[in-house]
Amino acid sequence: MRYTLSTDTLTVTVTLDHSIVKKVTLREADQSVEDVVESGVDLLDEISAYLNGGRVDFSRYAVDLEGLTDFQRRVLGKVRQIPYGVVVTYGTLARELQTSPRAIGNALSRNPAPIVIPCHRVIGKHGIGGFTSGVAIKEHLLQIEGISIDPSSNK
DNA sequence: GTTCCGTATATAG
DNA sequence: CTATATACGGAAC
Repeated sequence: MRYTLSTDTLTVTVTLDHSIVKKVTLREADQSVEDVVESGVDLLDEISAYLNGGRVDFSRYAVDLEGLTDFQRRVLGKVRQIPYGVVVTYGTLARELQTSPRAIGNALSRNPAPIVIPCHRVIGKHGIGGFTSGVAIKEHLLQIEGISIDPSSNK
């Protein structure tokens, strides 16, 4: 089943297969439509709470990692352990997993479920780093968690 | 501040 | 297998 949820700045689409999270996509909200949140689905309610500033932990939700490599799963698994409001750098994760910072970014770009797997908490040593659905959204998510990135954002 | 390599992983040819 | 592309980092200008 597919659900959509919007705030004033962000639109989130979640695809569920029973209780397994298949996919989460993010886009900047088109000011035209405000979708009504269909309640009764735990994950949607929690995402909604999260977007409104709630300190939500999504690590209990199962995400379908079918089609991803073992390496990508290891990286995403590590990212799921990053607590709310905390950021780590690509380089730090790379050291922990005995790989290179670029390989970390590479793996994160395949994250099928942003927010649920909080890849926005991984940033560069010098700047905010990248984000598949747009760095602006990454910034927004971090801001929700009370994190502001240094003005020195290199690209 | 820039530019240029080294690095690990993924993908295309 | 070789070449190319990265959501990086660090060294060198």
